[in-house]
Amino acid sequence: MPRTSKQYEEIRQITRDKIIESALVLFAQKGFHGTSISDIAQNAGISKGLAYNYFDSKQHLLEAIFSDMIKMGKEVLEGMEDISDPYEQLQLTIKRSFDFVEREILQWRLYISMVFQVDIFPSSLSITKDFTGYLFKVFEKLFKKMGFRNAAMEAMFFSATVDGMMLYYLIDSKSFPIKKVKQEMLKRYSREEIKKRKSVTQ
Amino acid sequence: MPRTSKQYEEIRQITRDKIIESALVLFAQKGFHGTSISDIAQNAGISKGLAYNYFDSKQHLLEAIFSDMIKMGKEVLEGMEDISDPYEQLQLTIKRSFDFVEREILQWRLYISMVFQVDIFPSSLSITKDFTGYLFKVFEKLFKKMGFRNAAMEAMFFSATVDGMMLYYLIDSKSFPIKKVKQEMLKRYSREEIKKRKSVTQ
Amino acid sequence: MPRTSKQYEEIRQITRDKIIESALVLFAQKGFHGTSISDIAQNAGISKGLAYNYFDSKQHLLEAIFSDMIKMGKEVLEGMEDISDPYEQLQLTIKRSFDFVEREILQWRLYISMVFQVDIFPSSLSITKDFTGYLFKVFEKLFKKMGFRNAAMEAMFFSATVDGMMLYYLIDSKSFPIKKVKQEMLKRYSREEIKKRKSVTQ
Amino acid sequence: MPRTSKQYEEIRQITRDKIIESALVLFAQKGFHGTSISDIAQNAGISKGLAYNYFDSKQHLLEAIFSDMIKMGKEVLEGMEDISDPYEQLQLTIKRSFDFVEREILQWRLYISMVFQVDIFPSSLSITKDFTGYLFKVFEKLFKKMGFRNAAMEAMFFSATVDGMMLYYLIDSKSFPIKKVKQEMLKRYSREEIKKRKSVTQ
DNA sequence: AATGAATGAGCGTTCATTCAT
DNA sequence: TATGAATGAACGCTCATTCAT
Repeated sequence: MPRTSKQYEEIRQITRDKIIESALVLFAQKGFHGTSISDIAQNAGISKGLAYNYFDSKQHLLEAIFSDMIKMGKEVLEGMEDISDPYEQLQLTIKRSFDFVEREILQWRLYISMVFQVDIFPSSLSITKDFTGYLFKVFEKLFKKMGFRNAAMEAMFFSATVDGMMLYYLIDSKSFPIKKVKQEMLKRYSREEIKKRKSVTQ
Repeated sequence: MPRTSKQYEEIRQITRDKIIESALVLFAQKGFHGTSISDIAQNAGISKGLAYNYFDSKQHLLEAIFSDMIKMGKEVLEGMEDISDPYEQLQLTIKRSFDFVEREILQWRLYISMVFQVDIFPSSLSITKDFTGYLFKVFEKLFKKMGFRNAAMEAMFFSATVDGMMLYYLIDSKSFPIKKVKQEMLKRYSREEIKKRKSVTQ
Repeated sequence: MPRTSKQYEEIRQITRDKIIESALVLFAQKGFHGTSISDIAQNAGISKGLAYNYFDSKQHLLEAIFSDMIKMGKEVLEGMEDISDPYEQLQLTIKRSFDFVEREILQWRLYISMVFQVDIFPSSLSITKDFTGYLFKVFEKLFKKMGFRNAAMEAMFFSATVDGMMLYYLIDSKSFPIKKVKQEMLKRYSREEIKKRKSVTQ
Repeated sequence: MPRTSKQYEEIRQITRDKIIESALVLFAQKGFHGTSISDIAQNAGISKGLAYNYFDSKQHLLEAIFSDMIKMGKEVLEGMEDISDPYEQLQLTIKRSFDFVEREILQWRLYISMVFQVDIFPSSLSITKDFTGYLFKVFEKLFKKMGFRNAAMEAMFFSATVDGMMLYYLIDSKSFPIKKVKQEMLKRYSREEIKKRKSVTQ
């Protein structure tokens, strides 16, 4: 007698997760081309063939991972616009961003490597442009609310600084003082500091 | 009449340069694994076999390119320490860095992709750590001279902002306003602005 | 209430037929190697595993189809030898053969392709030789009865012409005028025509 | 010092021929899907990879063979239309056709199997239709010249008989009496016999 | 210095078959 | 009886590398 479809679904979910997890780790560690389906299957404890029962191709597997990452990235900043106070919103953005990159360093590593390997996933670049473009808009609005005249430029400096720090963290997560940097970031972009800076530079 | 050894030397240099140039462009465009030796040879207008007359392996070719890039990066900031005025030194650093990334965008792209693809060039990461560590030291000394109490953190923010901007430029060189950003960067890190900021934040 | 064994038997027969029918259509359309067990199961509306409950292997399934075809082929010419008049017998043979190939074009297509793909069914060739050898004997006897001196050769020409026509029909069933050809065949191998021809050529 | 391009060309021609020959034999013996590139390479005494230096894919290799066959087929009947006497022309056609199939039995086997395996070479069927359609036209004209009222049907019977015989030869080349059949064919389609038959049937 | 034919290991992918349920 | 997850062998194909000339 066959299993119930619920049982089958559970099995599929578990195996799928194992594959995704293995692929994520290995892609991040050894690169997309440097990782074979055999590697992934072995790491996931399944046969090579089974991977194809779950993903049509290595490429599709990568894209599934990418989709998951984009979804996660969006969730991180979700609900942020409901906060009316821009200072508070900014603080939360910093906190969540740093926490996220610290928690999901592998995904980030993979993400960046994908953006810079046009050959393996051509649309990753344009998706990234769209996403950063969207973020700029959000930040711009935020800095406008704070009364910055050149809010767009301000938004760009803020983003660049955060992303620059993250880059350093990704390059050398062991020795980069991410917690201290996060604190400093929160301080520099606190209500008081921003106001002080604004008072002298505009 | 046989060629003189000097003529041979010249031919070798020209061919070597053609190979390096082709490899650089193709690696940056299609990735290391996505580029075959055939591609490179064809692009350079030579035979596959000849490439091995100049580089022991595809890996060695990559490493040669990497070395060249590091050397170029160092040259950019060379002679900077001779300038005694830290404000002036900082301005020059900004100018040269932005000019460099704008001029050599392919190299930068390739560089970043190499750092995040551990499989193709394991030591790229540690070399990068060394190089950024060295830069931090230089900048720290510089901000110390300016009288910053937490010069290390200041150096890190400066670097992160610059590198964040460069990241954006690499991701979307067409629409990123690199010249405006460079100007703004020069302004924000000008003697006057730094002093103003220091007066209110320390 | 458990099903009776007769009911089980019926279910088995129905499922078996569905599998055979699906396999036949797909093998004929996409070839033996081009058709997977998954395809067949899906087309038959059953699971992959169940197919193995009915046929030990893909090969056995093919052989079952082949056996069915041979059986059908024999049925077509069955009871023919009871007809004492060779002219009448020949006319009936022509009718039945043309009707059969027209009705079961898929089977014929598959049959021919199997004969010429030694790899997928080694014995198909020898079975075919046996069958055509048997037919030659029948036809030879028939033409002998008609008084042909070289009845064997006559039989061979008759068979070859029929099979040649069928070949054309299989190659292009849409535009081949099978009905007209059948009528012409019946005419050329009618009592009158045969006698006329015999009178001038022997 | 590299070889001259003439030397290279010779090497390529020899190797290409070895591959084609091996592929032809194996495809005909074991079918397209039943023959692996490894098989072909081994049979040709080369490495697997080298085959791809000569043919883009297994499919392309098949198509190259197919093209060669079509070309040969056309050559066989070339120059036939220059002969003004239709009886003579028909005799020559029979001779050349039988000689050709006897000489190139492997090609014929493969050809037929390709026509009936739509999955491996879709256009083989339509190419065949075109070719047989062309032949019909030639034969129709020929029989018209002989004064047949229904020349089209006559052409079809002639073709069908020849192709039927060839089918038998392909199925069982060892025991099929091809030489005798050829002689009988020449006799039945000789000037005298044709005239005799025509006198009684029209 | 230069060529390109040749090798062979390795990868992505397919699919007949098995088996726990 | 019936399901579909799981296996593993085999195949088509690529490509870094070698080498005779």
